[in-house]
Amino acid sequence: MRVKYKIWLEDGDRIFSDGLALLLKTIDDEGSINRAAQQLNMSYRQAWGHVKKAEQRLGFALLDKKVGGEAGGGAELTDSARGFMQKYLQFRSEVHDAITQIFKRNFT
Amino acid sequence: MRVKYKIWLEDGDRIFSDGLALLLKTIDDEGSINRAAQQLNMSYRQAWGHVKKAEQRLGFALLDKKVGGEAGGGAELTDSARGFMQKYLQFRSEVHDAITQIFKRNFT
DNA sequence: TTGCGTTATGCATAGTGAAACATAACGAAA
DNA sequence: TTTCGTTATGTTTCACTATGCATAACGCAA
Repeated sequence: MRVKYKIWLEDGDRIFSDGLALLLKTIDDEGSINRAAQQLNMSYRQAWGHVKKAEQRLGFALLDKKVGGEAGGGAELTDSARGFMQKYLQFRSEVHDAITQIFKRNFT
Repeated sequence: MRVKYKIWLEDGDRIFSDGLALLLKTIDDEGSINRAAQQLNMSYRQAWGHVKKAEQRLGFALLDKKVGGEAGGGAELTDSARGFMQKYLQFRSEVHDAITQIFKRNFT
């Protein structure tokens, strides 16, 4: 038996979660929403929708996006997004460690 | 902005969660799956299904159930269920405190 | 001007899980 | 034997979400 959980930040609606963090990181690595979606095995439609919703909720842009041009376009994280990501990942790491430890203490 | 989460125990399939804990406690208080379901605003069908699935997963009975008789029947927690509930509630309490604290530390 | 690889977005469909509906069976008491 | 309030369970309906499809627009390069 093991513990599982989903955790997210919200303010009325869901704002930020692990899936979004992974998506944003992959977009930044790939330089493109499209390639990131392929790599994560999701549709571009879905990836784009997630990012758009999150941006609306957070109230600031997560991606600098370019349409057209040499490579067709592309996207990368804004500075705000990088800052937020860092805080979120730190938070997530601490939560994961805490839950793992508490589970062990109570169920093994 | 605040943190939200769902947490549960599983072993292949989901076996125990907050909703089930509340349901079991309410059944025990009421002495009946039926009255518990009404109080929690869910259908008897749903409540009964949750309990049955959990019992299959856990491998031991959660409820002593009686069909027919003076009051029509009824249900109460088994000793095993009481023991498991206690462990689970302790676990949950510790997790809640930890997450609250970590969130505060990182986002306020 | 044509082609390419993006971002951007509406819409239609499928799939999943919850809720609702319908019955059967039980056993004490009147 | 009838009534009552349970437990027990299959089936059907519904709502919401995820997925897939189709298409427009953009801007650089050849």
